[in-house]
Amino acid sequence: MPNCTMNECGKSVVYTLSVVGGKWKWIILAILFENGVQRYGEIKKSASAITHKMLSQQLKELEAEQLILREEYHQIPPKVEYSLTEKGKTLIPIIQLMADWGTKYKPSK
Amino acid sequence: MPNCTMNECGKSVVYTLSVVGGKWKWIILAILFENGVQRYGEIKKSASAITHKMLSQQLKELEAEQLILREEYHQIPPKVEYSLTEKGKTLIPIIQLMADWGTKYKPSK
DNA sequence: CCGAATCCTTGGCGATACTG
DNA sequence: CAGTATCGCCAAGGATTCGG
Repeated sequence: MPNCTMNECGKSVVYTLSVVGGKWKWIILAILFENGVQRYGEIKKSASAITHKMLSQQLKELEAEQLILREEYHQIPPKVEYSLTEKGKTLIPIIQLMADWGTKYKPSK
Repeated sequence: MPNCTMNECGKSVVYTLSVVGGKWKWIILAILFENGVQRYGEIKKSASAITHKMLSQQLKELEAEQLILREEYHQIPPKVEYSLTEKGKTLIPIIQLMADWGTKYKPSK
């Protein structure tokens, strides 16, 4: 446990969670990681439990944090594609560990 | 969370986040990881932003998930110690990555 | 097809007080 | 010192609509 001196570790975790807060952001990032470039509707379909409002909101926040890239095609009908930025890709190891942990401990039905 | 038409990786992330939901749980786990066995008051002090009610609640949930161990000493005044269980320790790699990420991207004061 | 704005409900969470 | 219970607020988030 290097560089984890008294509370520094905890504070860094606090910071990370303040940037990627709540579970929706992790899930959205996982979807983009798995499927690459995705349109709004594709993400929505992958995470059907999320509401329209929540998804737009979370995407906007992730974009503001420079974790995802938003590319808008000015056309009718509109088309917007999202993808991970380089910074967003640095979160992949965490997402993978989360996925591994979930796979291991998820009750098999 | 129900009927997510998602691929396996995404589902596993969803499961993980359903077990360790919200930021408080990660922070509590980080504190126990850093400092080892901790009394209630010590945790409270490390995460001063958390309220009394929240802390008890989160601790109870973490205990129910078998991620932390609660040891009560029946004495006056009461003394209760918390520590990571073996299952809880399996989350350490994730916490460490979160700490590393936070350290790297946290704006320098 | 995508996103913003509005309205409205709900429960998360804080504050406080009380018990063992 | 540790935990539980109660009350009440406010904001998170759901449903819907409109506009580009």
